[in-house]
Amino acid sequence: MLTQTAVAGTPNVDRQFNVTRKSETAEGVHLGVALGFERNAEIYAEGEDSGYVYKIVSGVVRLCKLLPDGRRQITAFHMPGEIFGLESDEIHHTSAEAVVPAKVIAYRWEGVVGSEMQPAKFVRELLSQTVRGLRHTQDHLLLLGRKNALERLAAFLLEMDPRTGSKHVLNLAMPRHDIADYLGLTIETVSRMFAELKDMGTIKLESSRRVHILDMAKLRAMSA
Amino acid sequence: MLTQTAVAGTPNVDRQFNVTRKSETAEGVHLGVALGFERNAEIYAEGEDSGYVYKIVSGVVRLCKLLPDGRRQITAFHMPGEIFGLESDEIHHTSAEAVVPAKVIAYRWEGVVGSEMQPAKFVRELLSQTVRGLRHTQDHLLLLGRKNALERLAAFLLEMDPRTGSKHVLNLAMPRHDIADYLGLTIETVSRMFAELKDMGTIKLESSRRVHILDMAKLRAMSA
DNA sequence: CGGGATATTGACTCTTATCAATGCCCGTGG
DNA sequence: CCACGGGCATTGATAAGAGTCAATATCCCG
Repeated sequence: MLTQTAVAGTPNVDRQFNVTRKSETAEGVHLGVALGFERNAEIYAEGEDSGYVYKIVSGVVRLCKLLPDGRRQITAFHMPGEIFGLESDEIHHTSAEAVVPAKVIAYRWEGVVGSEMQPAKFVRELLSQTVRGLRHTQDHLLLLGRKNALERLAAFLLEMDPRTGSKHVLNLAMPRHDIADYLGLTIETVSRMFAELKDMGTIKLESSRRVHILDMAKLRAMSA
Repeated sequence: MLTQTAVAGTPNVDRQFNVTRKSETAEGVHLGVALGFERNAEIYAEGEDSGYVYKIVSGVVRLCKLLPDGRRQITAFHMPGEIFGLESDEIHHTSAEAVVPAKVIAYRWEGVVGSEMQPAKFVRELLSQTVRGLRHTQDHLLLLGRKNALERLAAFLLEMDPRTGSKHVLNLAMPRHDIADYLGLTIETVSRMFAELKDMGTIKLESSRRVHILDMAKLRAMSA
């Protein structure tokens, strides 16, 4: 039985605003705990013991890596349906934070990798999502290693387009600072590139968070 | 029966110098084909149909992504024992090339992700290596997004140290051009950073491919 | 010994970072 | 309802780091 008062070992109970027991199975593997996190709340920290994988129900989550001097790289933004938090060892190598209020389900993991006791279906979903994540990260390596600032922002908007808002109207969940740390730029450069895309007639800025894509083809050509 | 003359569907037979049937099982899953590739030979191309995963027996393999104008990003160097080539769909999203003459075993894949018919052990090894690959790629994102040239080269040497040559004497398999495309720099900058590390007394260059690490602690501090 | 590929070094340019000032949006309280 | 304040975003001026172009230098292989 898992309750608010018996959550020893449950991830970050102190940081979340709501806990609800979700489901339990005999195997104890698909035991999922629904968790809610406020904007900017930490779901787990880099270096912390892992032990759960998380599936997003609603909201947006960012995965971050930090250098000792505070420089930050966001490795991914995750949206509803996506899984994050699986590690190759017992430690988280990124931190995870809610960009906007987020609901996630935490699944006890019990050494999926290496154990024979996992339901094949669960392992396959993990593999599928991990391979997808690897592909995304490789694409992002190309962006960070070889694209200029304008190409990076264009690519970012194209990536967000199908994932947010309605057709060609983006409702960005994250502030400029997060975009900058995702694209390996400064907020000033991100701002200037937004202005440049606007001047070229490629986008319209309804507000800093609401972006209309006016010329999809041009944006695509521009993303290199 | 799989032979030289009946290899339709076998990966890149034309590009390799040696094919040997390796093993066959009733399931047809662990049917591995040993392949050999010359230096710079392409194992598969970006956009090509996938269908095999590859395990390295000997040599070094690079995974590359290209932009239309030829800019290149190397996403990983793979060493013996490592698996590469698994994709989330039916298409390769990187190309794979031998950095030095390489022997690999190609395993028919038959939709590991999504199929119920895979041996659990094989799926778990794939998951394990994929999670490891994802972690490495995330670390590399931090390098490309937030580290300066000197930090990148220091980190590269530290990454290669345990994987090549004997204790603190690196035998780099790849030319400067590959290092540059891995670190998101130009060959000139890579060269200058080698010179800088040398001037600081952190390394000694026996030749451009043979690097002695003289001060491990300094190198670590420098990699940020 | 010669020659092509690879690597280094130098001079200069250009993109992006940095530093600083201003503007904007929104919530709060007078 | 409007003024104030704080966080976030934009814009400008300048600087720094890496890129580009070009000239050697070195290594490896025949």
